[in-house]
Amino acid sequence: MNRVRFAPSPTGFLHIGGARTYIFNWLFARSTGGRTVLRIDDTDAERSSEESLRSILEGLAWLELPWDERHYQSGRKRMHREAAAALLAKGAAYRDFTPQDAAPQESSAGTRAAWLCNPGMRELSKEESDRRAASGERFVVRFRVPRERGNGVFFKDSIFKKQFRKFADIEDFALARANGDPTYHLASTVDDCDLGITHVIRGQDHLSNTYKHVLIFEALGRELPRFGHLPLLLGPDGSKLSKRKHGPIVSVTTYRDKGFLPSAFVNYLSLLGWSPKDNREVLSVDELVSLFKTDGVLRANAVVQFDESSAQNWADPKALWLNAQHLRSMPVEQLLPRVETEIKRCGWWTPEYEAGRRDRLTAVVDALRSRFTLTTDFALRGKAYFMDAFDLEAKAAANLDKQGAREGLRELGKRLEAVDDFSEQSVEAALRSLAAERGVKPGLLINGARAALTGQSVGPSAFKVFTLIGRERVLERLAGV
RNA sequence: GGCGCUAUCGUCUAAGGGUUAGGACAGGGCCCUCUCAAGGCUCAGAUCGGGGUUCGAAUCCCCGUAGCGCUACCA
Repeated sequence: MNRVRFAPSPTGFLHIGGARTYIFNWLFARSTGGRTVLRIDDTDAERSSEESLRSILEGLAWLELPWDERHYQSGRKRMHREAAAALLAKGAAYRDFTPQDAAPQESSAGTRAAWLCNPGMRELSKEESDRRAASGERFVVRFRVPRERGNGVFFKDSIFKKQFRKFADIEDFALARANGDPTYHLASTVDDCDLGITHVIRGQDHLSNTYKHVLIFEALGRELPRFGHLPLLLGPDGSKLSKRKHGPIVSVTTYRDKGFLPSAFVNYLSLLGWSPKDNREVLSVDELVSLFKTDGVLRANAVVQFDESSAQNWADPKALWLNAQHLRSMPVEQLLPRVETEIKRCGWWTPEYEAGRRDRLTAVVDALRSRFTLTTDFALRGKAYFMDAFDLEAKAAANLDKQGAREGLRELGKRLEAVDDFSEQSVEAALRSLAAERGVKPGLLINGARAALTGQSVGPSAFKVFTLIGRERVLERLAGV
């Protein structure tokens, strides 16, 4: 059975690039009947924080793509230390006693050659190395890249295909720090082995680290997982997406808080570097699972478009569009609880919604969603449908101020009091006949009614609005015009 | 500096030796219409540059250029 892992380090919030990596892993696992392992790579105690961890877990949970197992790397340190010791004993690694702040070797002719190792350390005899270690001298453990034999490292990447690197281009990287803690390279490979990871799917920034990992796997005598490296996400300026440079737009929780639907967000991210190749764009999670293939993943980086100075395009316009698509096409009963959360947050939730009025709420959501983009729009633009107090917009006020509008609406209210069935049809009939009697355009009353009923000049069909607001409130609002 | 990776409309992408280089978002226009959306139709918009190979190249090869990544006792 396939086992994939997503291994964030809790040194910042969940980044959308990280979310995409998680999504691709999850999609791959689901589509092949495999399992998803969440591994918190918290080996760097200094940079890890509780807050980051919470943000990552929250962001991941919001995606609604559940993981199957969770592990913390910090709890596995003993295993990492043992692996480092084993590699040392085998001679696959050596102690480097060079002080941490030692100046790097300078070039002679102004051209800096690639650093491979610190002078003298690789050649230290076992006896001397042991003696200096026993005497308490500090050291890091470095991998002894086998440059004297063979020519290099080879591996096959499921996305970037055949990869080869000469030993002469791989430096003796550290496996353990002076304090004994494992480095990322060691901890990651040891855990991938121990957790039985079959497929390592991660960002392309790890492509050149993979040679090192292959070396460790081999030195440990373990079988290699399959590797797949994803192209990176870039900001509109073409540089790698980062918190420092691009701000909160790279945080997953921003999208959650601004009213994105998880399914739409997943849909958007899955289309960055991958496509189903049949021109389909709006895809549910289930459809993504059945369509996803790693060998269809692109190798070129993708730009995430956004404009932080624009209220309209604060996120990628395509992401916004996808959200609107999901908003209108998802089953309304799945949308309801999300809207409920929004209006509760505004304090607009009243017991009448719990009691028999849920049908009206459903009707309201259904009528409004085709003109909304985000779930937060229900709170931002739907107040009159939920509350008796609401604002009158300038354009709506202008519609009411038109000659004959107010009197017409008051009269309409009186007539509606008398109709037997309060429906779109009966309201329309009453309004049109009144308009005809008075010799005014129906539009005067129609647009006036929308203004009186919702405070807005835009919205669903005015006749629909009457039934959405409900007879009782319609009569009040018309009378008070 | 060294070592890699990448390059199709503004953006996301399809075509992987033969297509008028397709679709989506964003933009323009039209239709629909009680408003706003939605929806339908439509216009504009791309193969980084230069050399090869080939009857034929966006596609294969080479050289440039640009971007990105790695080059830590970060991950």
